[in-house]
Amino acid sequence: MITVLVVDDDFMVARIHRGFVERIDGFEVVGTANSGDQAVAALADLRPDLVLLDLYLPDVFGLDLIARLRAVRPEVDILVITAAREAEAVRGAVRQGVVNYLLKPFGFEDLRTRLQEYARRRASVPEQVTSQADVDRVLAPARPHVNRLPKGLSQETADLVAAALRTTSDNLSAAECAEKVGISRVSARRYLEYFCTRHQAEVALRYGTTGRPERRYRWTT
Amino acid sequence: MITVLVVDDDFMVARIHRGFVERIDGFEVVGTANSGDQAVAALADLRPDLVLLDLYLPDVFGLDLIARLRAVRPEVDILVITAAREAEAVRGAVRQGVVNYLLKPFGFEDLRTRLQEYARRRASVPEQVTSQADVDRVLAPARPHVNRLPKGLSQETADLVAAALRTTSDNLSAAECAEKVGISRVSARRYLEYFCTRHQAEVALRYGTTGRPERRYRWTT
DNA sequence: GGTGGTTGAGTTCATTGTGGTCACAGGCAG
DNA sequence: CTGCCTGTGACCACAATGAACTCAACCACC
Repeated sequence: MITVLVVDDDFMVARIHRGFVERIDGFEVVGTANSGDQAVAALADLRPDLVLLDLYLPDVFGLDLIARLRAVRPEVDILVITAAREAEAVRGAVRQGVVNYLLKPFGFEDLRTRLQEYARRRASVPEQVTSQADVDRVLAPARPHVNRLPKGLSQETADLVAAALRTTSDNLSAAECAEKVGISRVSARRYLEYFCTRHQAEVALRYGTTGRPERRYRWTT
Repeated sequence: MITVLVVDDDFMVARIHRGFVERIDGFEVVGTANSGDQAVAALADLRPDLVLLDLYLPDVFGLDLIARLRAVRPEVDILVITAAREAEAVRGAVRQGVVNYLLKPFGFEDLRTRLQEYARRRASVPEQVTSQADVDRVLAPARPHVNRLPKGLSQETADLVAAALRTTSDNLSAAECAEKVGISRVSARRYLEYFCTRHQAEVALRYGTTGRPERRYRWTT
């Protein structure tokens, strides 16, 4: 369970955000704050994993608050939720390593996809990185527009391929997956590789056979 | 022109990094530092845009230095260059918004692609964001596939061989590595020799056995 | 000490079955 | 009809393999 602190100067908005977060599996709101000082105090007291931070607070600008929050609890993650559209605000937030920057106003689905993406990324950090590729996986942010598939891919086919992978405890080759779903090998491979870039699936090569090694896909988690 | 400060406790390594950066168009090294205190002073004095930061410094751990650097100059960007492979180091660096995390040892091309990607991202921030899509572009830029391997080698197998070599404190022969990874001796040797050309691995001949001398590989550093 | 045989690893290469690409077909919307 | 998307068959490229070959050190015998 990922614990969350909601920070927003507007009491009603904080309540709405709290309601949103509590509807998402795996997240739990442990408190709310309406000012920078309250946020620092709540952080020390409640020790949340994640802070939903509005930038416009009565006593301090949100970006300047981040350093204070980190001083109290270095391992906290920050997700900025604000109406601030200045480039300097976005750059400053990114520079301080916020996990996301969500513009107000937004809908429940916007927040949900971003929190779920954060949860997945958080869980997928290996205990020990061995190669630069591992590091890049942690650095590389997953594509935004979680629902939005790249050109050439359809949601319906993606669901079918995902379902086929999930229902297989063993792993699948592109050809096997194609036969199981009922599509061509080319299409199956395209979707499987897409899932790999999203880290929803992982691939391992099977050696030993003569000929080129076989890519075998497995659904993660 | 992007101004750079190079920070590494090893004087020679700092010099090598300086040479690398100066060979890249659009970048200019304005100074080097060999400790945390020197880095803070140089940052205040030289006001660079970017710091190449080693994490292992004599007076302070690099991640703890970042906050001090930001206190002096909030708009500075950090690119971590280190041999630190602990997950906590990578996560801590990402949490503080480093622009990249490059594992030692690395080649000139590795640094060049990453710096150029940084320069491109830096230049492409719009003055004013209007939609969430603009924000997402800043947060999640498309990460180009770097580290192009020569023909006949695959990234997945290269990772496996590198991992096998690194997890062996002792050194390995081609045959031993092949068995450990699960590939043929011929393939193992091909990857091992590739790592040697990249200076990511080094080879020593072992005599004394009957037959032709054996090439034993060891991961550098 | 020279010399040829033995040994085991380095090296080359044709083979192989999958990976990846390309241009096109069918469908849907404007 | 035109343009755009999505899936497909066909074709070539490609990575790994094992067998055959070469090579460098060792060893025994003369």
